[in-house]
Amino acid sequence: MTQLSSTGRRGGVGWIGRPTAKDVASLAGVSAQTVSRVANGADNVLPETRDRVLEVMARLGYTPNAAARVLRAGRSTSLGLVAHHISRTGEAKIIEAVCATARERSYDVSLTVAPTGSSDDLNRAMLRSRQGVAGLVVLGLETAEIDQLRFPANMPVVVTDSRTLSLPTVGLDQAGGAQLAVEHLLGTGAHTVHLVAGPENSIQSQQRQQGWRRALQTAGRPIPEPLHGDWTPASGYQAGRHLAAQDGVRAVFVANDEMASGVMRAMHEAGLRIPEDVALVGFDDVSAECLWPPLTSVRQDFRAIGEHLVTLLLERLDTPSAQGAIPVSQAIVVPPRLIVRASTARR
Amino acid sequence: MTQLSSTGRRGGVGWIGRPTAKDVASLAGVSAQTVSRVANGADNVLPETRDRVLEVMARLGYTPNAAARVLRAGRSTSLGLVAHHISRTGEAKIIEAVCATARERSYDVSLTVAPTGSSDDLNRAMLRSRQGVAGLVVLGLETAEIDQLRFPANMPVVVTDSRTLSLPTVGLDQAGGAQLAVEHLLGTGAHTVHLVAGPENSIQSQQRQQGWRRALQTAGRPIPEPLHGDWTPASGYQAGRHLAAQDGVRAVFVANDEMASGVMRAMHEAGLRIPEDVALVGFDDVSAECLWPPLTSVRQDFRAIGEHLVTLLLERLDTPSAQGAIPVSQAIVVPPRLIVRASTARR
DNA sequence: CTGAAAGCGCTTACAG
DNA sequence: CTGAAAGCGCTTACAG
Repeated sequence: MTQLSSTGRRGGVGWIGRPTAKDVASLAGVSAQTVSRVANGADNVLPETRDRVLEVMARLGYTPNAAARVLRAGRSTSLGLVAHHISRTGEAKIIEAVCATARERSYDVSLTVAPTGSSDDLNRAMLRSRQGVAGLVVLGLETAEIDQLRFPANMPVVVTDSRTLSLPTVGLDQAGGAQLAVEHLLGTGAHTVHLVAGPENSIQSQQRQQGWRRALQTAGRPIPEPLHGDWTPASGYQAGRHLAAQDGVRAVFVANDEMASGVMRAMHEAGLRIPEDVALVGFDDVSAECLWPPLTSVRQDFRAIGEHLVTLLLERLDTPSAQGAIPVSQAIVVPPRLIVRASTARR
Repeated sequence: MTQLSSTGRRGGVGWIGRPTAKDVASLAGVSAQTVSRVANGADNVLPETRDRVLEVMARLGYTPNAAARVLRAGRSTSLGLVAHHISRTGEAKIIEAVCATARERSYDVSLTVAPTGSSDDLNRAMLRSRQGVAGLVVLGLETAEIDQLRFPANMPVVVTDSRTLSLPTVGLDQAGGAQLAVEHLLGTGAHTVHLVAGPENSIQSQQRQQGWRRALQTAGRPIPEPLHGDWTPASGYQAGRHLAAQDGVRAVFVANDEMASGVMRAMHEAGLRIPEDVALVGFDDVSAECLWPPLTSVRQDFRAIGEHLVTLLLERLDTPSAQGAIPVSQAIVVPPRLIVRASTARR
């Protein structure tokens, strides 16, 4: 085996067992310099030199030390991603798209979870995630109090929250999606549309509720008192039992698919037929196809949201003038799309 | 404002705009040394010195440069996480648990996605993820050809695949879970149990199929020809139409909940009642509660799997003798649990 | 096309 | 309790 670089006296415990550029250099009979050139695919290296270096690299299993590279280059090739509730499928899909897009652009993704979604939690997550990354993608601001949030300075940040006016934003037109849902339900012949909303402190829920209200107002229809769940199937079930016990409920817009599944269960148990007795529309279109009957739902293009987030962030990174603490207002709105299924057949 | 450290002539573009320990030091009238001590919570600093340094840190918004820290310390505080298909809820839940546990142990998580799950793709992902991390958690080996995989040397790796005998492993007892499901279905009075399995090349599906077969053999029942889907609701729907058209299908074990939702839809459309005509059990217990009727399913404790993965990895990291290329066989098996719901009422 | 020098920001011994 | 020196592994000018 080979003699690797000796460990210095003072600094440096050394990355025990990992070969360095120096090791490769001495074995290939070149300078560390040239090793660096080969590792980075520079074109000013003689082909035979390159081959010799590559051969030694392969033999030693050399990969450049990322920390040293980042330190020297003065900029990171990692993006920080702060998320709240990954296993909610929508967020998982955004994360997938963020990772895929980052990868295409040669960036890594460092994921930090803010379990509760509170402002404190998010601030902590941003502080951690901030370490060693070039910029930050922040999901999961849904229920955070926006004026309590401390976004890191000297670092580009993009978010999925349209309230954060001083930061670049990517998000679905929530209100527009809700309007599509309500108009479609009115089109099936219902006189009005009941609402099962999300938590009162959720900005997404508020925006969907706004869209619902506006659509009913525009059509001149009565506006029922909305019910509130917490996004879970169980809370949808509660709301559904409530609605099933009322007279004259012919159409319900449920603010996400998971609650809609609970509403459907309550309707089934009450012996109400979907869509003959009650028509239903959900939101997100993540599990709507799996339900019985298949649920009409407002589709979010999570992939597009994830792609736009990374694109927007890298744009800011590549524009030195746009860096620093200068607030930039930039918003990309992704259009919603109604996917019609059996839960809303025309009567 | 403050004069920050000047940019050197040769090396060093500098982390423009970011204050360094030196900046803090000169403003607080101490050495960079002492700043480092305060940043790391060392106890050999005079309280008043500490306070002065902390005050300047806060004023400047100082955070230590992670790359420099990692380079100097000779070890990383990041864990690499390689995943395949995040938005499948089970994997998302493991990722959440991995992040939470890593965080408790003061590690970051660097996430790399291998979109197709092929060996090539996973090898690429591991090579990328390997950069700058202390160890690797690899999910998503489900369909990879195990002998094509090139695990990084000189770095601890843990996986969720029981075939990889030379690496520490955490996983559910898949076959045991399937046996629970089959025994329960036979207990409802069915003479045999049909199977809707996953893809033929999926190791998880193979193990669940083994458990199903073994349980039927043990009970001395006939073993029907299994059907194969691709884990999606649509493929479950196809299989379900097939089964609905057959005579004598009284009980079906479906290898995941998503396919089970498709099977249920096919049964509903064929006018078959669940559980009166056909009893159903799914696997994973991720969306089973949302279905109609609520689906009996084999629950995986994803949280425990994620926790064990990180614990096992950090154990290896903290045991110098266990590092390096020495193969260690270590396996943690998480027990399955059957969650009984309305889709399998006793007849 | 190739190399010697300098330095990114931090922390580890060592000295006081 | 505090500081000056050294060096982690790499890459950026510069010189040849």
